[in-house]
Amino acid sequence: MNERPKIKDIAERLGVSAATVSRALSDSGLVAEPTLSRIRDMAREMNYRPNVSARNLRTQKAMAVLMVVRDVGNPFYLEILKGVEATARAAGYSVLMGNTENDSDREIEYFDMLRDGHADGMILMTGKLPRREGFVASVEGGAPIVVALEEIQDAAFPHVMIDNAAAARNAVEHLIGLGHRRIAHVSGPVPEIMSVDRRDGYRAAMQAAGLAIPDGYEQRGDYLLHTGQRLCRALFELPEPPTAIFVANDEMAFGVIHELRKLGLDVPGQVSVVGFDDLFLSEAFYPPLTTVSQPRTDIGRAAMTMLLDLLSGGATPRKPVMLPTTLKVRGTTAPAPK
Amino acid sequence: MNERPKIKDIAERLGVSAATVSRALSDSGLVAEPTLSRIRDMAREMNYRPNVSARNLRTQKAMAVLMVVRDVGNPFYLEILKGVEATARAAGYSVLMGNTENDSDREIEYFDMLRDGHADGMILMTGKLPRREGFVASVEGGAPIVVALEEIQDAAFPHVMIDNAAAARNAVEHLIGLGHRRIAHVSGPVPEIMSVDRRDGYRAAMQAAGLAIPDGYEQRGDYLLHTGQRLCRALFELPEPPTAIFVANDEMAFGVIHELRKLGLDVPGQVSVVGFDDLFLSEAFYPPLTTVSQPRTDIGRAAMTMLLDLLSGGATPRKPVMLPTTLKVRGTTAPAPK
DNA sequence: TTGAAAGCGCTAACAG
DNA sequence: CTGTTAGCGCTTTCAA
Repeated sequence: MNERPKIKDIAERLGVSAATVSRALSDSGLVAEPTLSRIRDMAREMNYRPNVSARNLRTQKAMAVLMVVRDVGNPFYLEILKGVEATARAAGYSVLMGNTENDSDREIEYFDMLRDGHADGMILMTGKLPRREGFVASVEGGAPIVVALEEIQDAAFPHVMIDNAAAARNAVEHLIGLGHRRIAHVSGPVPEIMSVDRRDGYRAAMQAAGLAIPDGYEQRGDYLLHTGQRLCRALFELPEPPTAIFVANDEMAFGVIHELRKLGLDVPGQVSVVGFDDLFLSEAFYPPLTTVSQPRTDIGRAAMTMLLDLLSGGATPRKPVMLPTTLKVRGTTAPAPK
Repeated sequence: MNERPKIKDIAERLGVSAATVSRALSDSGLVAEPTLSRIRDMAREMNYRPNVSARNLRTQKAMAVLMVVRDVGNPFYLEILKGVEATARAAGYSVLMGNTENDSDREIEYFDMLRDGHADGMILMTGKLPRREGFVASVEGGAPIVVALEEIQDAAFPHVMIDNAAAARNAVEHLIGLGHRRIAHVSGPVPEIMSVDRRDGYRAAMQAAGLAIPDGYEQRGDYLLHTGQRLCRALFELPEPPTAIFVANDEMAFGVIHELRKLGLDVPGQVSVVGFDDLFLSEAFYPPLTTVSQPRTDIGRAAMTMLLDLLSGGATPRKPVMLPTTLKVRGTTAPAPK
């Protein structure tokens, strides 16, 4: 472990040149058979590992990509990571995880990692570019960046996402179909695009059904559990509380349901709830959560595939790639009470 | 973005040597004032970032550590990561995440990343060393590795962990204190040490209270949700089913409770359940889960602190560092039914 | 306090 | 097919 052998050590022991060893070890097909095997055997025997810094410096590549999210703590991203990772590994890339927590300094930091050679490309899932003068312009020229999940307006990056508005609308229509008329919405942090899209889907469904959205029926959240609790309370302090709530993500939906229970309201008997994300726990939750399911692994796979394309000089798709969602109808939605 | 300036570019523009620029940029205190500021300003203006490969090659360090876990998908690790990351960042290190999925090849792969210079040290949370001849021996000589959460026997690495046996025993004693006598256990993947420890805690509590453990009362699981469901069913096909279940982790406990509900059994009216981990959802779960809470962030912080110690040539603590746990009594435990 | 020069370990021309 | 040579961008002696 301590004596990391170098290419030169192998070369000397075998009486060949360092270049030959390098070639033998990289499957270049340029080394003849007696030597080839001897080198490989010796490398194995000496437990040789190429020094990545040296290699990266020489080749000007890191064979790594960066996946940047708002909050690693959100289990939602993990399935995406799996898709990204599987695809990356298959192409010889490793994946670094970046966590911004919405902190602008950290966002910049990860962009810097691209410039300093830590990674060759980036999958951005934060929904925004760091705020720094001339940043967008400086980056846009063709930096190997793919935006996933969220959308960055006015930026010419390839996007892979779902149709948030359509999925939200579909979820609300399900509620309407059950006879609900007083339907409230707990949103994400509007005006971020993803949150806006989901809210717009809610509005579109309501409007199409000729339903009014009373004051206070749209509560602005932040995707966190306890915020769901708080906003639920606010909703039930209204003069005319809703009989159904469309919540912008599952985590807040859990909070909403938790609070409903505290208020002595039965789900779905008195209040129906629909979430968004379909976390791995959503089905085991009680009652099992009705929610919008996203093809997470596919999103990861698609994003990484696009990034590999960019890295090998491929062209940028002009239009966002849209992946399909499914509404999983489970136990938190029921016909509206009379 | 495209023209990554190098130290030489700055040097030329300013008419100084590359060495001086390097020194100025590294706070070495070896550059005099007029030059110092000029260099720094110019670096900022040119948006300069040092190339990490070159620097790492030269300094023989990566300023990165590797945190290797069984399953990134488990939200449990994320809080630990936060502790690790905060401590690492403060010391100028970045954290890479490794995910083994119990795959021996991947385990080896991450050890290799240490040898090839990807990272300077490693926090291992997989509970085992890769199986390869002479591996333990080759690694032990003082590789900068800290083992957290789990324990690796016969390996002289620093350990930071909780007292699983004591925590488990405490949890079961809570059940016994509520009057339960027929207490079953859904374990982790015995014979892995952590699982064994928790099981032994269960056994110790039972024995100390003079309670028998009937055949079939110990079900071997794997920490996964659906396994909790399956094993719960098995438990209730026994001639004398339990009135309480101590489950080795929260995720399986969710599965157990989900299944109990399907079987028409009331929690905690007819059956009490205790979990282990205290996931962020455990409190919002219904009923709120009684469980053992681990100081996750502290574990991460402690592990990283130890690793930094090792990396700066510090000594290895001889004894495992044990962090305290708390039993959170919530809504899934109640007095035993008559 | 600054500059010149060497070299970290590797790969890629270019010759042979 | 193999060896020689140069150089990736940086830090660090050693001299001045």
